[in-house]
Amino acid sequence: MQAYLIERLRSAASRLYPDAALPDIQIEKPRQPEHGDAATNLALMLTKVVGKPPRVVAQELVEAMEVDTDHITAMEIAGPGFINFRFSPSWLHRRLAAILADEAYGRSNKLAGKRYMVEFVSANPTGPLTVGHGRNAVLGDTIARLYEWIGADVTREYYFNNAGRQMRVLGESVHARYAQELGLDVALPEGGYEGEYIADIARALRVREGDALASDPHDPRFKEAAEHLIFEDIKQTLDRLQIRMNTFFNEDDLYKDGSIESVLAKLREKDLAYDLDGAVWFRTTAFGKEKDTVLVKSTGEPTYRLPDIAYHVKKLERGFDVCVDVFGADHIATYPDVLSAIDTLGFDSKRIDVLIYQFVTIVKDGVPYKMSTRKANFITLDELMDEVGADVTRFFFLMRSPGTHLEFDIAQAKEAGEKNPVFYLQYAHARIHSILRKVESDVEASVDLSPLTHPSELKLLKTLADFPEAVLSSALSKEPHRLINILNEIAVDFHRFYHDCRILGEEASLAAARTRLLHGVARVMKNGLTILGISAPDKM
RNA sequence: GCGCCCGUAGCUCAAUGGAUAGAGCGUUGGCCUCCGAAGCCAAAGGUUAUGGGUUCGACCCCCGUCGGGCGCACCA
Repeated sequence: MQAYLIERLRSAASRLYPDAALPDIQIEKPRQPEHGDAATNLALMLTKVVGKPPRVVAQELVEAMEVDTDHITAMEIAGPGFINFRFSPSWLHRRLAAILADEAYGRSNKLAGKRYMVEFVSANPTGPLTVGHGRNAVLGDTIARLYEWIGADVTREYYFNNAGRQMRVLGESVHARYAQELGLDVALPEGGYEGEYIADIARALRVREGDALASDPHDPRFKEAAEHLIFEDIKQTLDRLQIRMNTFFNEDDLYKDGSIESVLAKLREKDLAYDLDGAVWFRTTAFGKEKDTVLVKSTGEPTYRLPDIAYHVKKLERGFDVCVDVFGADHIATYPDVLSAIDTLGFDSKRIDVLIYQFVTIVKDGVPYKMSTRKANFITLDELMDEVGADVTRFFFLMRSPGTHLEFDIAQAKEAGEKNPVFYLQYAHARIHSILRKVESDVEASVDLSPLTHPSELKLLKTLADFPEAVLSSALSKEPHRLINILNEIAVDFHRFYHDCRILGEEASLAAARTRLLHGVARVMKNGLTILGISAPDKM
């Protein structure tokens, strides 16, 4: 419909004002129902170009536009010069037929042929995933799903580092617990990991390797066992959240294959890296920063920045058209350096797309719950899912714009009823199936849909028609909450329809058309929830 | 001190530069003899932190101020 209106408007405007440069024509959905089903501000935008008052321009456009009643039944000029359009019921009926004919309604091919990588989670294997990782994981996966729905070939990648200082401390922490299990008086190392899971790992190691390892805190088996078991745990948690990674990328491979050295050499060639005080520095002042930063410490160990650059080069070399990074707000200051480096190394940093999300505050018993990692007092994602389930967990991480701070109220999330918006969506889907079980639901696909004329039916049809556009804009803006917004609107419209319109007891042709409408609503709700990674139950 | 993000109803949050700023929770009052009341309807609640600017039009863009978050290590 948008494309149709834009084409008709452009045609009318170019005939009326052949000399004027036409602006981009925008079609919007008015907030007030009395303003019609679609509106354009074209007349307002043209007023300066053609030198006439906006309402006059609007009048001329309306008179010059050639629309057919199969699409548009009315055009009105309103307010300062908006043109409002009303969709014809027959167009809405054809839309419903299209929904019913397409199981994957909402899919598009906008990004067909494009290879996307979404890199997310990327937590080092030092402990179980916490609710802090949850927003990252769920956002990343949902954005990947959205890109798939608009046609992209998507790879989900988990990037990790199992070689750094933190991993060393992890191994030592396991050693300490292992020795303590044997009754030895060994203290946890400075800054060691206090969580109970460390002792679990130590016990598992004892079972497998026996009791002879206590003498050497740096026996590689401590670290290896920890890494292995923690990764198993992380994968299981992700699995519960309906998240399947395609690839795991080990930072260490960048050293092994020479990427690190090669990037460093190229930066030196461009005079963006230099030696000072035994360290190698990155000339970030060349990109407008106040200070240069260290790439390689005087110990010879690179900081995280160098592998980050090498990793992104690698991703682009691997042939991805666009690489999405999902980062928490703490990374906000560091990625611009990486992008600058990417550009100077001859790649287009526009192919790196960074999504920054704000942190999560957990509210428990009405008060913010303070968490510190490494100490024992964090809430793991698994514990959260034990409390509220995977669907609710995903939904709560998605329901707010990534850019705003998210308050996750466990009490509200646990409430199975009216306080919980995810149940509202699932309930709509379940209720439809409940009705379909009660009525003659096996209606021929060719049934006449024209009996659908009630205002509640038409409103519902209009919202369903918006769904593909909502998927598209949600994907391109990387804002899954927009999809939730439209699913919520569909649910509202459906409940209203349910209240106003019945099927049992209605005349046969009307009942059949309404049954088809229910099938269409169920399909759209299900597709929407599927994109969000949330189940669409037939019964609750 | 510098950089990035955020300030919208009592609370949690929506709103491509458009028309009368919307939902949920909470509060108040209605609706099940009837396809699922996990639902529906209604009321109350706002100077969009604040002061300027840009324009036909600003919650949205620009500048200042105040308040909150996160960064500003030869930590990752």
